[in-house]
Formats: sequence, C-alpha cells, structure tokens
Amino acid sequence: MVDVQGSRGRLLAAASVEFAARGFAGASVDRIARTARVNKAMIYYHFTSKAALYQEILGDMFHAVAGRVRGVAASDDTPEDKLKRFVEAIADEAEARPHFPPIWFREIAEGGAHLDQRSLADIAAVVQMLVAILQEGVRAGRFQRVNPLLVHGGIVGPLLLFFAGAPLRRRLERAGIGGAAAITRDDVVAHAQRVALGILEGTM
Amino acid sequence: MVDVQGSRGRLLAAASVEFAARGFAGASVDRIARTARVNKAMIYYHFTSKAALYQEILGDMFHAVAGRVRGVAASDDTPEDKLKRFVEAIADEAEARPHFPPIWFREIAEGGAHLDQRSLADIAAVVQMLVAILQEGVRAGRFQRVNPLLVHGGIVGPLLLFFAGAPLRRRLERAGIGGAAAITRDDVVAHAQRVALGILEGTM
DNA sequence: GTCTATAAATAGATAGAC
DNA sequence: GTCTATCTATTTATAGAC
Repeated sequence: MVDVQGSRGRLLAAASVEFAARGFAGASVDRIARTARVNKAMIYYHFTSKAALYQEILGDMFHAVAGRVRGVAASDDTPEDKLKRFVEAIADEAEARPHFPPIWFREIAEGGAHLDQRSLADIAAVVQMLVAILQEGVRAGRFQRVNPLLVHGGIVGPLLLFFAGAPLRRRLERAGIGGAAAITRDDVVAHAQRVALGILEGTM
Repeated sequence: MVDVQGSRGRLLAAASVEFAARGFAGASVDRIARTARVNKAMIYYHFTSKAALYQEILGDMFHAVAGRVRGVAASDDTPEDKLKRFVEAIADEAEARPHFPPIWFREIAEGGAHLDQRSLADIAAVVQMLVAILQEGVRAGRFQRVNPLLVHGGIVGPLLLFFAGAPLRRRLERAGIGGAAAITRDDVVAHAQRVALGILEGTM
C-alpha cells in the first residue's frame, strides 16, 4: 500500500485525483503540489517528470488488476466461479481506486498513448487470462465457444461505465432530468455475471 | 450536414479530431487552426471561445443520437424490434462520427463538466426513450421488468468500448501482445442485441 | 529532502488593418 | 471574412541555496 504520510505518497494521492478529474494534459503539477501540500520541486525529485508520475499511477492500476485476476485464473474453482470472480475482481479494483475508471476511459480515448510496455503487458495479461478461463470451460464442455473480446467488453464496458458515470448521473439528477431508477454496484456486478454466464452456457 | 468547404466547417472537422485525440484541455486552438488551414483568429470569429467550439461539437453529437433514437421509439415496430434498432442507432452514430466515442468517454470521465443544458437534455432523452421501449414491452407482456440503467449500460458500455478501443487494440497488436481474436462492428451489435433481448425476455 | 527564484515555451484571446 | 502582431497568463522544468 502507498504511504500517504510522506511527500511521495501524498503526491501520488493528489495526482490520482487530479489526473482523474482533468486528464493528463489538463492536470497541473502546480495544483498537484498544492493539493498534496508539498513543494512543486518535490515532484521532480521523487519522479522525473509529469509524464513519469502519470505512468507510475497507470502502472499501479493495471498491475493491481492483473494481480487480482491472476489469482482468480490460477485458483481451482470451476470455470463458472472463475468467471464470476473475474467480474468481482474488476469491480473491486475499480471501487478501491476511484481514479481508476475515469483514467482508464481517458487512456482508451487517447489510444493508450501514455501506456508503457509494462502496463500494456498487464492489460494484455488480463485479456489472456479471461481467454484461458473461457477455454477451460469449453474443454470441460460447460461453455459454448464465444469470441473472448465480446465477453470481455460485455463485462468491462458496463462496469466501467457504471463507476465512471456516477458523477454524470448525479449531475443529470441535479438538473432534474434523472428519469431512470437508481442503480447499485451489486446490481451491475450481478447483471454482468448473469449475462456472461448466460452467453457462455448458451441459454440465450 | 456540415459544410466542410468553408472555414467554419473545416474548423469543426479539425476540432473534432483534435478534441477526440487530446481532450478539451489538451487540444490547442493553434493546432486546430493549422490543421483546418484557417487563421487562428477565425476560431474567435465563428465561435466565441475554445469552450464554445467544443460545446458546439458536443451538442451536434448528442442531438444527432437523440434524433435517431427518437425515430426508433416513435415507430410502430414491436418492442423487440425497437430494442434492436436502438442498438443499431447507437452503433451507426458512433461509426458515422469517429470522434464521438472518445469524446463521450472523456466527457463521462469529467462528470459532464462541459455539457450545457441542451446536451444534458438530449442525453436524458435517450435514456427516457429506452425506458419507454422497455415499459411498452412490459405492458405487452413480452418483457420482464428490468432496471433500465442496466439495459442501457449493457448496450452502450460494450459499444463505446468497442469503437473507442480500436486504436488501443491496434497498439496492443503492434506490440505483439494481441492474444485475442479479431472483432467486428457486426459482432458487437449482434451480441448487444442478443444480450438485451435475452435479459428482457427472461431466457437467462 | 525541501525550498525560492526563474527560465523558456506555449496557452487562449484580442486589437486593429485590410 | 481574413490577416498580423501582440498581450497576458500559465505551463513544465531546473538551478542552486539550505
């Protein structure tokens, strides 16, 4: 876990909020330093540049997700349970790091411009472990053969949209144009699990 | 349709690309003017500011989507066909405007900070028309009662992720860590349609 | 590790001629 | 409608003292 006491940890925490709210280009190192109550020069002492600070945050995010998913894929659960736990892993990591969904959305929009080799590998690993889970289910005769990217997008898309979309939903409600019912994290997780299993077991 | 000949239309086209690639804060009016082969001062002649130019692009996006969806909801198709055409409408608009998915992702990440009242209303209208389609299906005894936001997220999340994620998928492949099979627009549309109908008809 | 002061570049925006 | 020149603020980054 990050030490939030020292100047380095406080900078990482403040930078996560700043990058999530304003994006890489919109973030200001002045504002990050001020929020962290740390002198601006310390950013260049602990990290070498604004870009390196950002990449450290990106790397932590994707490394944590890849680690969690690795634990799921390596367990000896049934393919069905692995799939359910895959969904929960993504949701848990997104919830534990509120900056994760918005930063991930922005990075997708940018084509992964700031992703270094290590983060790219972690992202690919998550997809490949899902592929392995699906293959295991197919070999066991429990899953239909389905394009893994469809399953991945059907899980990750709704989850990220739910977490990253929370501020916008509040904004719509404040403007008096909510229109739809409330929605909780558990609703979305259960829905994603049911959809993924429904598709793979061929009941739909 | 936008006149891409005149300086105003060329500015809108160049700005759409710039905002999609770099976000609002990262976009530069200098670069937009240069790309459009138009003098920078013309941006302030046709529009009043960088923010106003951005809002015009946002407004066009959401107005077009709301218009397409309105046509679907107002038709006299069955609820099932309306739902299928809802999915296609989102996909068509996203495909017709390559800047739409990335800009929409960024705007979600920003909590809709740049959305004016008109765009907020168009966004809410899309959700409300989906609600109407679902209610019609329930009244006709063909749909189960399901939280509309789950259905909405299950459609829009995967679609946007597919379109906005194309550059990142190419980047992963170029890095030699593709891992998963290819995927097409028709795959994603068919998948979203099947999932939405499966959930609503209770076959999963 | 922490600070001040400042360099050097770029940003959005405008005045005013044509 | 189009242009040049320029103002002002803000940006990332660093040099150098303590």
